[in-house]
Amino acid sequence: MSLTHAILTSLLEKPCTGAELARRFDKSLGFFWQATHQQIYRELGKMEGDGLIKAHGLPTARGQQRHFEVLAGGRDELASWCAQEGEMRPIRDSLLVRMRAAAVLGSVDVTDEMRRHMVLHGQVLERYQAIEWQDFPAEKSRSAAEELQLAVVRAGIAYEKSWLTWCRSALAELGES
Amino acid sequence: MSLTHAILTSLLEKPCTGAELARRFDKSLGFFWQATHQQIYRELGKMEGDGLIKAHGLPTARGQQRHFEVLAGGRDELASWCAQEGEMRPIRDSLLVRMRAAAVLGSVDVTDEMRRHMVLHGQVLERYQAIEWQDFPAEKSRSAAEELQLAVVRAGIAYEKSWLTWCRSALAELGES
DNA sequence: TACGATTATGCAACTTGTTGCGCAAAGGAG
DNA sequence: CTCCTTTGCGCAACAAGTTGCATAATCGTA
Repeated sequence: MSLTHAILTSLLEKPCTGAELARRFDKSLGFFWQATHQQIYRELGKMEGDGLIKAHGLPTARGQQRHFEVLAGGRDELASWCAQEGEMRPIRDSLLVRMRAAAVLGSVDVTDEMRRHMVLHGQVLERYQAIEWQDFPAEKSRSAAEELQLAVVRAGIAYEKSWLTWCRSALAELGES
Repeated sequence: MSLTHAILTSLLEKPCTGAELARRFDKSLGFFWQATHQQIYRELGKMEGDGLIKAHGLPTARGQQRHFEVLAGGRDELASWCAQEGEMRPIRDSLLVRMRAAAVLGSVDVTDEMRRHMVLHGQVLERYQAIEWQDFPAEKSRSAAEELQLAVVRAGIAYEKSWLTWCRSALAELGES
C-alpha cells in the first residue's frame, strides 16, 4: 500500500500536522498519489499505532493540532518498501470506456467529451510545467535528490502531453472520416 | 461507476456468460478498465437486480452457466452515461512515490526499478501494437465504430510509449550526473 | 464578550477493489 | 464407473477510497 509510504516521504521532507499534510499533498506528492484528508487521518492513526510515526499531542481531544514526525521504524519501513518491486499501472480511464460504448451504441457523440479532456489535460500540463520552471531552473546545478524530484515532475509532464497529443490526433482522425 | 458500463458495452458487443466476460475483459476492454472475475460477478448480480441485463438460467444453482444479455433499460442507461461528463484521471503510480522516497532517503537506488518498468511498459506496448496491426490493417477502410475502437487502442499505445520514453530519458539524466 | 467564519480533527456509512476459499458441473484418464 | 482436473460460479472477509457530517479550537470582528 503506497499511501503509508507517500505520507512517510512527505513527513520526512517536513514534519507537520494532518491538515498541513493534506494541503501539501494537494500540491506536491498528491499529484502522483491522491488522497483525501480522511484517508490521511485514518492512515496517520494506523501508522501511529504501528510505531512508524509519533505525534506531539494526545489523540483524545478533537480539533486539536497534532504534530507528526517519523520514527526510526518508519524510516526503515520506507527504505525497505522503496527497495521492493512494484506493479506497473495499466491505463485506466473512463473516457476510453465511453468511446467503446459510443462505438457499440452508434448514436452518441463523444468528441465533445474528448475536446473537454484535451483542455483539462492541457491545464494540468501547464501546472506541471510551471513547477518545472520555478523549482528546477535550467542553469542551476542539482543534487541527486533534486534530479529525482525533477524526473518525477517530468513524468507528469510526459503523461499529460501524451494525453494531449492523443486527443488532438484522435479528434483529427475522427473528424476527417 | 464505470464498471457497470464497461460490462454493458462488452455484453452489447456479444452476450455471454460471466466467465467468458471475464476472459474477454482480460484482452480487450479490460486493458482500459481492469476488473477481476469477482467484481464482474458481483456487478452482474446487481445489474440483473436493477433490470439492466437478463440472464438465461437461475441464480440458485452454483457452478451453472448463466448467459447474460442487455435489456432495453441497460442500453438506455449506457447511452445516458455515455453522454455525461467524466473526470479526468490524474497520474498515479507507485514508482513515482518510490522515486520521491528515494530522494528524501538518499540511500536507495531506484534506477533498477525504473529499468524494470521500462521493460514492462515496452511489453504492453508491443501487445497494443499487435492489436493495432491485426485488427486495424492500414489499407482497409473503417466504419465509424472501428475508428473509435482504433482511437482507444492508440490511447493505450500513446500511454505506454510515453512511459517508455520517459523512463529512458530519466535514466539518462540520472546516470550522467 | 459574543458571534460567525475558518481551520483541524475525526467518526460512520458506503462503494469499490482484492484475496482466498468453497462448491458444482463437465470432461478426460485410469 | 470412479477419480481428478479444469472451468464456472459465487460467498466472505478485508483493504482502499469516498462522502457526509460532527465536534473542537481559533481568530477576526461587531
